[in-house]
Amino acid sequence: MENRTYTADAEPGETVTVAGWVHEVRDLGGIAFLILRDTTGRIQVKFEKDEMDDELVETGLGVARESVVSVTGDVEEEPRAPTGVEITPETVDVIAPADTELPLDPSGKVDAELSTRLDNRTLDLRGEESKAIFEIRGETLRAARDAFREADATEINTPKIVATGTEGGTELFPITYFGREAFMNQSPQLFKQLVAGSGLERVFEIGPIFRAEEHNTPRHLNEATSIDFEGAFCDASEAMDVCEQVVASVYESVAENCESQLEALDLAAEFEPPERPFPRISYEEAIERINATGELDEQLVWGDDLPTEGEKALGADVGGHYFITDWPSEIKPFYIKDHDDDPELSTGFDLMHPRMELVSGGQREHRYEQLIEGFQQQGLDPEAFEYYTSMFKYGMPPHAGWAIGGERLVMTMLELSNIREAVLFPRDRQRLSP
RNA sequence: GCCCGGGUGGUGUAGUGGCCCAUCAUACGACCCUGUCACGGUCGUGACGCGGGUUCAAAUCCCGCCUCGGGCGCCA
Repeated sequence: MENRTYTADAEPGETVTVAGWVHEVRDLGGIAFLILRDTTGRIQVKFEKDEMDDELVETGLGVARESVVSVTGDVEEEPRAPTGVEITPETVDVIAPADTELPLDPSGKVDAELSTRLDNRTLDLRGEESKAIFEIRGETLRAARDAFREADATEINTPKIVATGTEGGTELFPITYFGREAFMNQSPQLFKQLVAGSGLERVFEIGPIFRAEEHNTPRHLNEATSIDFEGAFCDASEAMDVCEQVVASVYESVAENCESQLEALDLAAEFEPPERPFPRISYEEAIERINATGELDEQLVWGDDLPTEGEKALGADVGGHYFITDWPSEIKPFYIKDHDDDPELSTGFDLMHPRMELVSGGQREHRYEQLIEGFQQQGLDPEAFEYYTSMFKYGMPPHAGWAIGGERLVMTMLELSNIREAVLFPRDRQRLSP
């Protein structure tokens, strides 16, 4: 739109055209105000009924909330206006009228349930808080990309339509690919390994993953955004270094560049980047500390996976981000390498936020024979993964990597109660549209 | 996948067998109001998810269905 001025840029003394949504009309009798909102903020448009053209007043005050209008007029300094300036209109054009009964209230005076908000996401995103979440999400991805670049990693894109899954076919969405069975990829895991073993060495990918698990919780999605890293000649410890750096710089960038958004979410006062270095707690120490909290009815023994309740107890005990390292080999996937001096212990690690798991990673099994053995032990046919395993015959360096759940990162950072808040159009057990 | 809890005007809610031709807020409509900033005031419109059952009487109890949310498992 030509000659449009953002409301935030309207300076006293200028004649401007602003365009946006009607946030509210306040009619006080002889004087009335229309609050116009655009992506930069709001500005007040003043109507003095005795002194202005009747038709102009009628148009300006007759327009329904959330209609799109453009207003041309003089910007004046006015201490009584909310932003210190207001516009005296010469013309008001209704560009797109809105129905009077809205399915939710973007001004936030009346709450709406998440389900109602998601059904009407466009309107929902006109609200300050929802908008702020996605601006911060955007900053999160930007900051992560910068951090990866600092770590010498190249951004890659791998296929989302695949012939086989990462660990078998049970939790994959099946699709038909020109008459052949195919699946939506649950993880870029195998592909990024193949690329790490190429001349690119260090790679990252930010993209969708698809999981057909029928869970129904505030922290699971069936389509999520995975932030993946894989580095050749990296061990688990070096991979954790990169992970910590990425997570920390996301927080730092958000703190630095998203002040107003944090304000909108009422987080500005307490928001701070996590304490570093992130403690690295061995699995063995983790179960001991969980048992010591006394939160669990039954004591954990070596080899148990950590139940949700245990993760929370440990999270409360640690009080910040932390890694859990050196998991028992048997509860980590076969492609995670075991310690050379102890086959019972894997190099797998998780990065935990006090509320939930954020990352899982580890050093990979890069030795061909051991990899094939791993497939067989897992009950998988190595033949089906030949495209993957064969590359391990041609000089596959040791390598390690990890994946962050992008939505979980945003969710925990912003203290969102439901992961769906962090996705524009979430896909969950029941939601397929919008 | 197993388990639990909800569905009341456009939106968010109150309501545990008769006090409910259903509460409150907001939105919407009409009128009043010249500095609001969640503007205020008066009046008004508008709802018990669907189907069946129990009962003299059902928003309320029972059954089925639909739908939403949560816990666990599993995961990111």
